[in-house]
Amino acid sequence: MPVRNRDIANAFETLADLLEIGDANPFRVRAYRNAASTVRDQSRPIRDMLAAGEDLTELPGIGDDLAGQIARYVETGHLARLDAATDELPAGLTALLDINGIGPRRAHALYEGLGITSVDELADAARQKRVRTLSGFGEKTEQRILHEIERLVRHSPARTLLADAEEMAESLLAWIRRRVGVDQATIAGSYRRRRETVGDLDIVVSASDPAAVSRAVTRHEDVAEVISSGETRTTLRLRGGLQVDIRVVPHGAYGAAMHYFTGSRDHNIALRRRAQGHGWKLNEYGLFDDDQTVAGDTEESVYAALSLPWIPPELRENRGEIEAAENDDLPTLIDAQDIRGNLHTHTTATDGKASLEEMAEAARERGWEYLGISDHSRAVRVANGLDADRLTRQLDDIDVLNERLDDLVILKSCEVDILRDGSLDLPDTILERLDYVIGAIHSDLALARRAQTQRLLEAMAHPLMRIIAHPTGRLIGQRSPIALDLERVFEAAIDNHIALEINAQPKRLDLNDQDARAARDAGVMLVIGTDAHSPAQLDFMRHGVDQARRAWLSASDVLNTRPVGELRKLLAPGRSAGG
DNA sequence: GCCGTTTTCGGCCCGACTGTTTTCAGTCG
Ligand SMILES: Nc1nc2c(ncn2[C@H]2C[C@H](O)[C@@H](COP(=O)(O)OP(=O)(O)OP(=O)(O)O)O2)c(=O)[nH]1
Ligand SMILES: [Mg+2]
Ligand SMILES: [Mg+2]
Ligand SMILES: [Zn+2]
Repeated sequence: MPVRNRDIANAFETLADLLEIGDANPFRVRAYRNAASTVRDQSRPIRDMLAAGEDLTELPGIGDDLAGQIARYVETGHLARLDAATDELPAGLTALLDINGIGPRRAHALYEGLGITSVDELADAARQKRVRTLSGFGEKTEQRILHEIERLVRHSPARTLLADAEEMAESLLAWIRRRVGVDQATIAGSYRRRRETVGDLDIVVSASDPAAVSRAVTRHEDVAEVISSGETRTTLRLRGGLQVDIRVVPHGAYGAAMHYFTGSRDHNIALRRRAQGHGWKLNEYGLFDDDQTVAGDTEESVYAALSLPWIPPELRENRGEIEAAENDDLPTLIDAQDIRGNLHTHTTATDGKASLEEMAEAARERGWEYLGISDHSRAVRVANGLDADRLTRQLDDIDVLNERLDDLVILKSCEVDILRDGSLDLPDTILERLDYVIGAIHSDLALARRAQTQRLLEAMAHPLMRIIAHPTGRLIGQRSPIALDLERVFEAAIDNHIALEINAQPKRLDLNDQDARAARDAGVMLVIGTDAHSPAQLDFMRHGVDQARRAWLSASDVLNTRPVGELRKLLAPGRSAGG
């Protein structure tokens, strides 16, 4: 099995956990975690970089030692340091860290004192009241451990899709804003950064009496459990399991608190180090020169004092945004207002829930200039995919509809299946009648990388191909991406004038943020497609825009920001290099 | 283990909440 980036990252994470349980130097532990994060953030496979003879020490947080460890891991399939660590400590110990309230020191104590190496053994020991015999552990801690283990086995620590968290988040925010004494309130954390999933909700609040508000928020009707509640922070668990952190600060600290609570953690650390460089200190209360406040009422003030422009939350992942800001090199990010239409739409002709006319009306309501209709092709039988005859009839329907419409153009397309051999599911005679062809892979998802890449490249060589929908096929939390050599896919996209989709379905978001960023950097045109199966799903567009922003994209990087005339030119046949 | 317009050695972000503690360690954000 070839070593993937996520294998390397996971191995470093596990190693860091074991080292920490073994009481290693915390900064060394941190170094392994930083390296894991760097590797995970790469769109390109590390093994491709090594094969190309590239120097891994160019990557942040990777020095000579770790570069060597990675190279040997990729070569042998074993991370020697991890093997050594599991000789010292049972690997199962790291599972204890999933229990809220158990960190490396307690895991170590449980192992040394009671020989515990698994969650089950810990539950037994707690039920037998043996945990409280250890120094540092009392009755309450023992009870909490049992409670948290129960919770852990009930719902494993899965993350929530951003779109699924929105309703709860916004209603909770509105409720908090109505509390007496609340001045401002915002949802911060990964939610504000628009990550595709959120681990919890983080809400920052300003108030003249923070302690009173911190207590008051525990009285929301959906609170299942108050995990902790102090003078300035309260942590809740809602019915349904979602956790909420609420941080309340005085007015003057709102900007600094919002910055802190928006994160990411690594962005915070990077900015705090920058503050140190000025001889200052940055925390959630402000930016300080000894006891003098330098900034803090707004985020802008904090960045400005550090000689930086305000950085959009979507970029705050410590992926080069501070350096870009410093060089005045931040992109002007695409905005929902930039979108002029949707090019990936389904109707009742296949598995959509609304007719062609209804989808067109919904597009008009959204103020769009164009709507591209792209039902499935015949190979997708469960979706009642179109054959040439049925597609022909749909094209006639579109002609009739276009006659009637004066403020919206319906474009003719089809989401044509890319078959196992890379050929297309419908004959050229019908594809030639479309404004553009979308290609998508829906079957044989398990092909090996070489074959899968070859298949996609073959389809991309078709002169009519213009968009590849959901290129990796991943479903968040459910299905891994197909194995692809994205670098070659990007090259083919450029050579053949093909746009790669950021599919805006909340569980797809495919390409993801980092791959879309790499595509753009390579010179590829992106397109944000809702893949709407109903009028309401046209509003998924904003989820696609969120990820486009996380990918550092500007409007000019995205096909469906173009006016219809320009769009038609870009989609015109004969633009393929070969044809 | 990494890294350098303060450093190639000596730093590495900074603070809240809880429980067990008799002055603070551990965990988490
Ligand atoms: N300075 C600093 N800030 C932190 C640290 N941990 C968390 N934060 C800040 C930045 C985070 O975005 C914010 C909320 O913490 P969370 O644990 O909820 O993380 P976040 O929301 O980013 O991701 P999530 O989706 O919840 O896993 O608190 C830390 O160790 N240091
Ligand atoms: Mg969070
Ligand atoms: Mg949180
Ligand atoms: Zn589709």
